[in-house]
Amino acid sequence: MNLKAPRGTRDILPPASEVWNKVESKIKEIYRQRNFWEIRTPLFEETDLFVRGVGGTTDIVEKEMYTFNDKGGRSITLRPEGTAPVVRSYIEHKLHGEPQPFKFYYFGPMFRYERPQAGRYRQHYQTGVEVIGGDTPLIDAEVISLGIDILKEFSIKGWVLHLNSIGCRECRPGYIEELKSYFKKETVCKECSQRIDRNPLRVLDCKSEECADLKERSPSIIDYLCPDCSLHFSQVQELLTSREISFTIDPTLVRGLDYYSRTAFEIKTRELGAQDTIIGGGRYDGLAEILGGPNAPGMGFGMGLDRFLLMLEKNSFANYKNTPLDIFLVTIGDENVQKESWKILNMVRKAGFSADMDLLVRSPKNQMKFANRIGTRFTVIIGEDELAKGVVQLKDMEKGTQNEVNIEELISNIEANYRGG
RNA sequence: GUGGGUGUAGCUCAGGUGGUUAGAGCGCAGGAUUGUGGCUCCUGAGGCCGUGGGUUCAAAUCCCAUCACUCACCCCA
Repeated sequence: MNLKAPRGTRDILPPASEVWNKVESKIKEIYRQRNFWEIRTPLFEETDLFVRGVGGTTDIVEKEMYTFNDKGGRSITLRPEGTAPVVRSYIEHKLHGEPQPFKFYYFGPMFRYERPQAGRYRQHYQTGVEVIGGDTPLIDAEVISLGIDILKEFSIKGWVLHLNSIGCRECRPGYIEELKSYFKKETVCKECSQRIDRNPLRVLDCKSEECADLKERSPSIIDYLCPDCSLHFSQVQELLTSREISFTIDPTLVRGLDYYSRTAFEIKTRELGAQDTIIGGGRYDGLAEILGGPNAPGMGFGMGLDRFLLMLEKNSFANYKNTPLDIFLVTIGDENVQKESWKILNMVRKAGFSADMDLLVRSPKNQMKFANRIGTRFTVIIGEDELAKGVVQLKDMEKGTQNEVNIEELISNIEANYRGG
């Protein structure tokens, strides 16, 4: 076979897909309990949405987008992230006319053309939230604590919350000027020397040793925040502290997307190798206007489900076993037996049990073997002799015991067996 | 986009310095037990040895290229 899933994509097969389902529904419960509502946006958008919304000098836009022309000549891009589409939708449907703020959540795949590695895929799955239509510190704290609640809900340990404020339109330009002139006086690595003009905040993100020392002594954004941003930032911290959420202030945390303002945060873990950010997000007060909408400040996060699932494995939460089948019907006989068994199958399914029967007309021995292999609690053995008497054999696969029961009493017998343990 | 490691059966892996029909364990299918699972024994199916080219009388094995997987950088979820 030479057909394979494309590079950086993968299939999620049965026992694992069951874990995904459980994880997703548990997260949904947490969202709903906090009055967040689901939004589903298209998997692809007009390319311009991301160029304007995410920022033309970001890595995502410069080299990671799946962009193509459709048959009508439109430039289309598979969504690389979730925030810009949600804000686009908010503007398009004039949701600022609804009671504010609007609290969204979403689940779904994102697409980025990158070299795959541990915890990084070209199609990866994210869940996230966006609170649009408010800029209070309460909203920031609500969003950040929600992310932490999810980790706690799944008993995940070993994470650290990194927190920063990158200012606003008023105070950031001044800081960026300071930063530029500081770095221009020093020797930086060759990548950073290009970054200084194009996207100076990114120099703070540099991990090379040449720049490490410079970063230590570089001017900190926190010292340049305007009074409003400074107050906002300290209020967010107070709210988090009041919920006993610990964090580290990280002035080098700038995040890759242009639309962020004020609060930026990431939740990292030590257990995932190099790709250690499991939740990342922040505030984006100017984004709606950049996209041609009203002034609608927002705050949100994205969480990498692939990485989250990897963490669950490390924390041995994910139990990769198939849930056992309640009932498997073993048929012994001709078409008539199969037809009657088919009816009994429907009966036990309607009673609420998970049930299946032999579909290959195998020997009784091999049917039993199959039932045992897939994990079955009870088998119901149906042969011509039994049908003639209106009974079936009910076998408990754990205890190995077997009883003859009337077909009419089969359901109540199984129920009694479950109750009796 | 850059660098390292790895590609043999469904899975995990053997196959010294090239040498006939490429092996094992597990799994899968069937049987021993003509209507009963787990243990045991027997049998069977399943491989373009990632792909393409080269060296050679001869390549899973040596060389080159390419693709994929993997780890890391960049960056992010």
